Amino acid sequence: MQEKSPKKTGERRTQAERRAETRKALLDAARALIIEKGYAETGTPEIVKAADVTRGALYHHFADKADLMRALVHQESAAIAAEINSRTNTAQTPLDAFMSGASAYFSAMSVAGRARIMLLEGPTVLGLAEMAEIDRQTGGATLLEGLQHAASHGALKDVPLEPLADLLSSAFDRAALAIANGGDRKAYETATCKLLAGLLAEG
Amino acid sequence: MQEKSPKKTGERRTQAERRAETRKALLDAARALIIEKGYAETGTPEIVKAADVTRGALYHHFADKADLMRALVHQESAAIAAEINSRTNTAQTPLDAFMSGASAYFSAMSVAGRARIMLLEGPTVLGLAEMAEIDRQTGGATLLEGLQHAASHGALKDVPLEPLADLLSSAFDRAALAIANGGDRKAYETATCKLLAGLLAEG
DNA sequence: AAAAAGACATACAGTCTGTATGTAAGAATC
DNA sequence: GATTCTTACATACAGACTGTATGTCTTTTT
Repeated sequence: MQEKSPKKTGERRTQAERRAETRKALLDAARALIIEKGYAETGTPEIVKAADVTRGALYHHFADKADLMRALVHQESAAIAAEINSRTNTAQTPLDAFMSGASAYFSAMSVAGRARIMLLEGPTVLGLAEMAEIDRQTGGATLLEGLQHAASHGALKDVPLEPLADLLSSAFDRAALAIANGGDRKAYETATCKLLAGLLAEG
Repeated sequence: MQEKSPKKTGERRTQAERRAETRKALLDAARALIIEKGYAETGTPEIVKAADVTRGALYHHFADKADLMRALVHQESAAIAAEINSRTNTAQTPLDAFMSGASAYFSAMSVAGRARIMLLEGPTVLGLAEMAEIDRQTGGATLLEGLQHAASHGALKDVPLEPLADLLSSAFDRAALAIANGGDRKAYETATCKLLAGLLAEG
């Protein structure tokens, strides 16, 4: 009746299965712990213990601790994009289109510790540049496209769109973070709407 | 011809002097290193070596590494506030007032690695809540006051001002960070202006 | 069935943080 | 103006963590 601490579940698994399972276990454990205590305060010994594997497995699957975080951010970003895209956006006015997108974003960002991962820990560990790149790969520059579309219809004359998209993106992130942290969603949506309405109003 | 590594400068100093000097040496060294490599990548051994003191001194002056960062952020925040306040803001229209404030903020944030300290490393180490608190203590809620003033003159009906100020603050920070990182200042100022103009336009 | 490859587990070296303890230099007290 | 006290450090140490190197066992290939 001896026991080996790590894994003894269903024998006879294919390599792909083993791989996928431990990878998922690591990502799940890391996600929960990082959401709870933050990246820096979560050690790899703690992660592998929660995942019921050893640090060897972790360093077999990921180059280092930051690389695990990278995988986590990718996973989360994809989930967010999927969630937003699933919402059929029957766009009416440009403002409505923006607001429906913003609302979807706020909803997606309200999941568990998603805001912490994507808006706090992620940028810290990976840097703003890489986060932006991941965003570009996964979700896309929907916001910028929206602005370009609006601009092509006359509005936003002589306003540099990339910087504007940057500012709006930051504002959305802030709102999402506030809402996820218990802020008044209605109030932040109203403020967001006001911000956008002002932009899209006159020529 | 023997030498003692740490300090052998001007003997006969008062305690207050010693204290102030080592404190400043530590803050200066930490500032330079954190700006260059980031908080997490800068170890206390490296900091004290650059400051030409020992780790004992560091832990005598600061509770821990984060507390050193806290002091650094306080110092930087005060410097920023001083710089902004020194600019006599002869406010004309509300929009002009906001824009002159924004411009002053962008300028202040363009100093050396200030943006990194205040907008990236600071929030990471101390958290958004404490950063906001420090901001409140040092600079103040100028933005919110501006909005309240504008609201009292008719504009911004039925818009929750705290959330709006939050969003704008985030956008300003993003702009400041972009500018500090070599972004096109004119473009970001134009975008900022457009954002504000839309808000303050109609009732 | 044997060999190769993949997926881990174990052991180790280096570094860092925070604390505990020791010492020397101003400041206070008499 | 000598002693006592306090401040400002320096040194030594314990615990923890990261990344790597090496060993082992299970699939997969041949």
